[in-house]
Amino acid sequence: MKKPNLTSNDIAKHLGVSQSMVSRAFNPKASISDEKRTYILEGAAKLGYKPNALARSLISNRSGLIAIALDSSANPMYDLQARMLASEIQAKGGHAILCPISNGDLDSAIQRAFEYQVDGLIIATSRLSSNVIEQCEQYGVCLSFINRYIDGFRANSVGLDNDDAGNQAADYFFKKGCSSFAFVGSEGGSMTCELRWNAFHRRTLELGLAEPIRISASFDIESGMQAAEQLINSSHKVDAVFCANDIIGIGFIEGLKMHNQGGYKIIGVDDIPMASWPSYQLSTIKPPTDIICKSAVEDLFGRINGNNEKTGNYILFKGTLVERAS
Amino acid sequence: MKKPNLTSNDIAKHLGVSQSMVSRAFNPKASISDEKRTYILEGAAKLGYKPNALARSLISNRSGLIAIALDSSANPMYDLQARMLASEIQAKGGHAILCPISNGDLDSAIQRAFEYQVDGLIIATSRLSSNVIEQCEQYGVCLSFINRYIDGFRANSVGLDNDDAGNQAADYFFKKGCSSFAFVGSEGGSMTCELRWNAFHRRTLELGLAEPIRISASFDIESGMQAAEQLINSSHKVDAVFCANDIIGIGFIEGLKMHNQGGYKIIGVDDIPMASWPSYQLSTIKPPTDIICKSAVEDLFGRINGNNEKTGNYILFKGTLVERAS
DNA sequence: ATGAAAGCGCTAACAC
DNA sequence: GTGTTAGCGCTTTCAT
Repeated sequence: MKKPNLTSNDIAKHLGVSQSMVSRAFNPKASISDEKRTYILEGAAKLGYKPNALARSLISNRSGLIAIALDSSANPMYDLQARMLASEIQAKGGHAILCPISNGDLDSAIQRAFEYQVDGLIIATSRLSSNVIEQCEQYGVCLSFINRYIDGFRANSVGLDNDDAGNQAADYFFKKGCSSFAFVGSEGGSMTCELRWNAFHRRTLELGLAEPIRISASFDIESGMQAAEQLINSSHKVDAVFCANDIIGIGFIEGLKMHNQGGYKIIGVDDIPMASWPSYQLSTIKPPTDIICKSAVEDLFGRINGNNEKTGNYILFKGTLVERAS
Repeated sequence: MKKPNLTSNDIAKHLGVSQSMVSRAFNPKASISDEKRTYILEGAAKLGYKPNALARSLISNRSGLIAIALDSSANPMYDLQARMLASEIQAKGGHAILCPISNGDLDSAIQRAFEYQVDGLIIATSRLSSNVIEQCEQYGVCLSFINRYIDGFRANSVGLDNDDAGNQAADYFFKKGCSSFAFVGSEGGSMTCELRWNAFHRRTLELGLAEPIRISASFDIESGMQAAEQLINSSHKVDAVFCANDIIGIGFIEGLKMHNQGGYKIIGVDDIPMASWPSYQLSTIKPPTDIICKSAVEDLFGRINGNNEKTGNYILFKGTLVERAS
């Protein structure tokens, strides 16, 4: 069971200093002589002392805890993001509390995270009631969105520049000599998807090409396959397909294979590991996920520490087109 | 910035009761009249009060925080596990702290998690220094392994029954009329892999078949592909291949495709979503991940709450063979 | 069943 | 630079 913790008081007694000195030794910006600091730090290490972050948080009103709300989706992209966010949070001296949104109680987990005095909440899911978001305001919990966009809240949004992604896709197809474009993605619902479509659509027209067609698909393999089937069976003579993400793109390729079709230029978004697998060789727009996560955490901690107060920002990063066989 | 928190004291004053009564109202097994409890609970909710879990943890010496150490591997299996573990922990009233093991400082993140008084640590990676594990003993942090096996520590290990998996693979191949088996997996290092090989090997001999050959491969697509190439170029007339996991299995299939080869029965382990993708149709041994995670968390909380003290156990669950085209 | 009081381990404001 | 003191918000005796 739980062993009795060694406290700063114990250390102080053992080393013949006051308890505050022990506290100061562990606080880099406290005024204490170097001599004493090393003496205490070494002594504490020898005795196996570790400061109690809970007690520190209680008094300092800063827990260093950040909750990450994420979908239980099968898209590896989200997990990668969550892991990267957690790493960045740790690098900043905090810790990430993982809040997967399970079907049942949508946000009770996050409600309880608030009881742990989380300093911030990063939302990487769309399935979150605005109730939670309102509580962020109420409790003063800083809020960030990753690749999500919800207006009207004191939050910033960090993610891929979807506008640019749509443009890049159209430009790439055009450069490759394609002239009849299609877009596959969810209809309504996803703001991300809508932005990609809008830019892709606009740029296609700017290039003097015909109106691109839009095929509806949710974010899974099967939907991508169905989209391919649908396109094959239609009368459209499309030669380039922009898929809202790699999962759909891979599904689309699977659909083509199944019907022994080909001849389309295909681009996805995300550059999940599977996109590079030999069977797919899916060209894709790769978001700078490391930069996005780092930037999101930086922004969040900036607000937590009161360095920047600004909210309502979209901090966007351009993706890079990874050209593969598709 | 951080708003001043509403405390139980504030609530007490507002409602004209003592602070202890507010505390009791929130503690299901405290002695308080139903009348008062509902009165306080409703009043608190109206005022927007939430108890401070940090303060509770400080006094009760139980944080409800569980750290999950996981690799930053590209295997979707690990992320799924992490998410499921987090959900189970939440279901038990706790919270999961995500500790991805980044390349640099192997366990400094976990060291710091100890400062947050985590009640337990679930290890889902092999890249963890035993230093951390020793600290678990020292600090009285309960320890669990998921699909990992390290002896000599006060910990339990929950996961797939690798023995049974090896047997199932050999039996399945035999049933399908195959007679010359190969195994692809990492050499040394992974205990998991070793157990699967051992059982597969033993059962193959028990079936009266020839010694299975063993091809070395690390846990990534490329290694799987190389293994296929190696087998193709060798003189072995293998007709069935047991891959240590799905990633290797998919790589193996990719390798075969690349050389226009076929005719092997192939089985993987994990049943990651990609195994069912049309291009692979990889038969696989599917671990009951939900049960494994639930059981791991249950066992861990059992020890944390002092209900069961037993350690050194292997809690194993049999996988089910998912038969696909491969 | 209820209230008063002690104290969990720490930080920070205050003296010196 | 260092020691003393007062809490952070809660749970838990201990009275009543």
